[in-house]
Amino acid sequence: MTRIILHVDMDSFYASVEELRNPEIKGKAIVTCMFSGRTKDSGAVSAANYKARELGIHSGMPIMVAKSLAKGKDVVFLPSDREYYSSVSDRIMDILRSEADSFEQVSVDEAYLDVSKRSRGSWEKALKLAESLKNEIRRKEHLTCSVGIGPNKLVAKMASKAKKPDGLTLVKDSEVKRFFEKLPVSKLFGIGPKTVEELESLGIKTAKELAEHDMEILEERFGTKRGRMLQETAQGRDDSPVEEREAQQISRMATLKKDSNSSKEIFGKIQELAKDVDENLREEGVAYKTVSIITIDTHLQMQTRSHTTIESSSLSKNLDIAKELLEKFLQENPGKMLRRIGIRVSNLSRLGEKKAKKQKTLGDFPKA
DNA sequence: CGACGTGTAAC
DNA sequence: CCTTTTACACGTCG
Repeated sequence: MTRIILHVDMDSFYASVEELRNPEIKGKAIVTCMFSGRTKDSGAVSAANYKARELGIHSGMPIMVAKSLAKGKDVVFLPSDREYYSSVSDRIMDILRSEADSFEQVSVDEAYLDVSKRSRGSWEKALKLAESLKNEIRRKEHLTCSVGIGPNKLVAKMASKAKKPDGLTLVKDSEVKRFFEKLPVSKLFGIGPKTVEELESLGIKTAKELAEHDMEILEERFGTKRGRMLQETAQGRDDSPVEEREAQQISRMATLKKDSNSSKEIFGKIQELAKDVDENLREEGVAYKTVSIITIDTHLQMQTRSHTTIESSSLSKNLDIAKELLEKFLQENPGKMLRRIGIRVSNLSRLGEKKAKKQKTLGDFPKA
């Protein structure tokens, strides 16, 4: 039963949507930014179109750095309008969902489609379907995307990255091995800088080396689960299903106008954030059991504090807990100045549904 | 086992 | 100079 999975990735989505919205900037280098509001240009780049990337501007980069790279060039800097991008995204996702046996949106600009059934196991049919989806999105939304096709989500994802923008790449199961072997481990999905360094210290540089490495050693170094994951990733193996998943947590963060350790100031911001979280909670129709605060200090060190109680959907309770956590944190960290603050609810459950929990048996309790 | 805090990664 | 949001694994503690 070999599956056929598509991964669809919109090309520099934020920047492309902005370009469509304002014909004046068509054809220019475009950079969308998350302005933090502390100084005029503090914040980070959320997206850059290909024209801007040619100048070395990339997402995640401080806006100041991007602006210095853009000096003397015609580059348009715009604030990110995530609500608007999200509304465009919804229309695109509807198109994709309608052509899939099962569907999974992974972010505002990415989705997986399982098309095994409607392609009847034919790579040729899947390719035709992908082309028609690309055409429909181009016709209806005037946007391009890159699509990868493979026997699982991992391969589809790697394939969509192989050619962009406006790419279409098919890697059938018989081609997976060759496609993965040549890649450096840093290009593999789920392997970031830290893991690359760890692997390097084991003498592993390519996916082929990782795929063939002794499992014992990987498990010893990375833990059982992660060790296995790493090797499977290097082999292009993945049996995770394409399915919409329930949210596990809802959080909001913000940068303070000024570094602060004043409970009053910080809690003011928490109140704004909690209100937003609460709206989201209601939209989703879920309740929470755990409330966390997330702090980021002047040295960009992150810490969390959390508390679990009985299921609740109350905003005021959320705030009461958050306040407690904040006071406790400030007492435990006298003098620590915070740069950013966040709130998170987790341990979510659908309102009006009982969670099917695994029953504990007597044997699970420690003997007296 | 559940709760809590941290680290890694991706978008 | 340094955003935002989510997921998951792991170690520790009770």
